[in-house]
Amino acid sequence: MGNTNNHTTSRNCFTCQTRGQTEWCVLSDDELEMVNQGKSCREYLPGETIFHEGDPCGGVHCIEHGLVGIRKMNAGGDEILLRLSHPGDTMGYRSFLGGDAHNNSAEAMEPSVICSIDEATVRKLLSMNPSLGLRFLRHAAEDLNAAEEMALQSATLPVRARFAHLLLVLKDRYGQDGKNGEMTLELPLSRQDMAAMIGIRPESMSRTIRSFEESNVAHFSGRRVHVPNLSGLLDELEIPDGL
Amino acid sequence: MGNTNNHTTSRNCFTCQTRGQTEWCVLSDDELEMVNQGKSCREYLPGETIFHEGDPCGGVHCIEHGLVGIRKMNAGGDEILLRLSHPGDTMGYRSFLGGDAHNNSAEAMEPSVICSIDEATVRKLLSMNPSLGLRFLRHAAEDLNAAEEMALQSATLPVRARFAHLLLVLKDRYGQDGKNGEMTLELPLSRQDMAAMIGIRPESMSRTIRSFEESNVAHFSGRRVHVPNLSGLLDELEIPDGL
DNA sequence: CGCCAGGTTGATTTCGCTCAAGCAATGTGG
DNA sequence: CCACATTGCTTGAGCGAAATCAACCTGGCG
Repeated sequence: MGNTNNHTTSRNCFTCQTRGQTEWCVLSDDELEMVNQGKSCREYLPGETIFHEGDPCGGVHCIEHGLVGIRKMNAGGDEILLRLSHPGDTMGYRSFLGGDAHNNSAEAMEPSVICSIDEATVRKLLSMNPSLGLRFLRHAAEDLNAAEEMALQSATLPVRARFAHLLLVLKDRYGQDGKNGEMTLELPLSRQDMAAMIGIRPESMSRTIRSFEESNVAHFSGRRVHVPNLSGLLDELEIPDGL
Repeated sequence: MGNTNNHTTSRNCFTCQTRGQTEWCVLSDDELEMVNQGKSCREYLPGETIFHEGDPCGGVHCIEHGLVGIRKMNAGGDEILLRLSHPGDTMGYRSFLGGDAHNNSAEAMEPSVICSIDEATVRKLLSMNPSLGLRFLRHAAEDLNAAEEMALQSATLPVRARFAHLLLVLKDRYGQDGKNGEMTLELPLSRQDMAAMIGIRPESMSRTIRSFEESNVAHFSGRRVHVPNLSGLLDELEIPDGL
């Protein structure tokens, strides 16, 4: 693989698997070549940090392969997992554009390859091709929607419902539908990370899982989840007061 | 004032008080004239709705004067107040860009004047002047920061701390500093709306206020708040476990 | 082998919600 | 001008969901 000590690796934007799905797909070949030249790529092992909250932000990071968790912690050391980022996603564009330090941190959840594009290159591209900015804008808008939806949920829904919702979101990417509303899911996350995603403690996660088992909503074995009937999971979303 | 039945009013972008602070300040005079022609303005009384969650989004709305609350509710009818929007702020640009229906609703909290700019005009301006898109992008980035900060807080901080934080945020715009760390604040919000901002019930808001009174952190009389010593309020932010 | 992180479980506490009542200010109709 | 509703806010009593504290179990790994 030709890795050096710090796991540097070389990649080609033109043959990148994610090429069609990223913000960068609005670039011309010439422009993409600038990215290709200006970037540097690295492999990360699970648990390795790509950037930390508070780090100066010297460019943006694009996921070529793997899975990344975006975390944020408060003064007391409590941490939540804001979202997952997948291949093709660009990270850090927000602090980059505002000229701020990173306001959250990114950690590899699986072995990942991340390409970093330096500040000068991105600035040049943004001014050359206005569509790029609009793509970032759309991305920000989607994240904002998700964040606001999340705020609403954690303020109004009980833990069971929030967890059911999380499973349904993970289903879209990691689930396998079966017959008669059955569904199987291979979780990309540890239980503590799932807890951090819905803002609860690991102990509460355990208890919620057990409670799902007992009411036959879902069955857990390691990171494998089996849902006997999707409608059972959907019912969990709408508990609050029968009205 | 020449109002018609539906409170239509006329305004001039060139003499608008907020001209220097809005996203639109990157426009040339010619471009601003397009906004000026394409907009329509209306007065709203407190409690009136500017747009509803789910409404089709036919353009963007700019606040000329007043105060607007951005609300979002879930299926169960529970509502939170996501943020306040002030003169110069543009609302609805997000759903507009995504081509979606509005994903939250906007309600006047004070008598307000709102100018609406139609879809065609905004699209034309965006393609004419790429800086406009970047301004919106920055705006979205700020909102996203705030939303993520909020998510972290409501997951990790107790109600007292969240309320203290809210008061400190409101202080920036509505507060008057006094001697020796004293501070006076004229709240722009009812108690139920403050409750909705930090995701709690009105009863809990009442109790939290009383608890602040009892521990001499702040004194409330109607919408007037007196904080004898700012450091007391700041201490509230860092409660969770003495470590 | 011992260590350790991740996970589970139990006992207990606590914070905020629910339900219910009461109060003050404001408005409305006879 | 008074009787009555309405709305925003406060207060109390009781409950319940999730946090905390603590123990223990498991599998992986040096």
